[in-house]
Amino acid sequence: MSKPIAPASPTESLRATGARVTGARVAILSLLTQANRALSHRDVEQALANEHVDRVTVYRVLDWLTSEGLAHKIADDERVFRFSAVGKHDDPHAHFKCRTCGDVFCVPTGSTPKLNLPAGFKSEEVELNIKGTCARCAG
Amino acid sequence: MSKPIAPASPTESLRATGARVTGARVAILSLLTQANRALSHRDVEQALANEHVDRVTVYRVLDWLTSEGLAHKIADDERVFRFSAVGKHDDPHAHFKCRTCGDVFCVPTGSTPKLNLPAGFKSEEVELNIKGTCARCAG
DNA sequence: GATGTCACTGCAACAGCGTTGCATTATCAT
DNA sequence: ATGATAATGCAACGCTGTTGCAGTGACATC
Repeated sequence: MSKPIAPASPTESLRATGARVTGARVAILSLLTQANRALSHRDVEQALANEHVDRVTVYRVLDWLTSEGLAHKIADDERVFRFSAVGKHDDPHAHFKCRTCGDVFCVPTGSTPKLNLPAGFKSEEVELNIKGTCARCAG
Repeated sequence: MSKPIAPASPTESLRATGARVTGARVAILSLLTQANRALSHRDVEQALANEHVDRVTVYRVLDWLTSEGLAHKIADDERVFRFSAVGKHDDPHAHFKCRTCGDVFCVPTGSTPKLNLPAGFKSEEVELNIKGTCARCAG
């Protein structure tokens, strides 16, 4: 009964990296997977307040998840990094930042725009950031 | 001999705001206008090292220029803000960040991409960030 | 050109996010 | 069960950006 289509659970994803599966890593990756928005370090720290996870460990796990390709690290315009689990966001997507509540959501994008870069410039990654008002704050 | 087509000089632009035209403001706006890339606070501070301009003044002038519409403030993924003079960049443009040297350039974009936002989300501004290698670092 | 007002500057101290070093702990292979 | 070592916790630090307040300099007025 293999499940090739089902998304990997956090623990399975961690196991697949070959590194150690620790409580902090499971907790943080689970959190990112369940969240419907990109979480800041502070968000994660508060959510894990009951689990005695050190600030520094949160930073290290988030960066490690990013380096393993299990999370995306995006820069906010509040000088904060935000993280979202990958997997459900494999498709090209943009980041929507609500100017009222500050939350960042991932939204799918149809196509990436054409670019006319100056000679010699090589594009490796294109990031689309939208700013506006989210449904909750608008409604 | 009016010059309606010529771009306003930094001093003229400052004068037009109605606020005081100070040495720091002229120096910083001139710097931004001449630069071919977006400058960080540190860039500005170093360039003005001989002029005895305080760190805090640089921050305040940069933010003030932004609020007056004379400069754009963009968030970098190094937890730094970068500023570029507006005027030559009135057209819609994207920001190209070189992963090697870290410099940020403004590049023109043909059209903004179509977006299918979730219900209730209102877009107010779209920002396009490209990451890659700049001409100097590639060559 | 002199004078007064208040916007702007400089200085100092602070705040927040993220990083580094090192001793300790806990995961996993054996 | 045991040992190697990856990962954690703790403490101290660094950097970007902010705030409060006293002093100065730009500009309007005379």
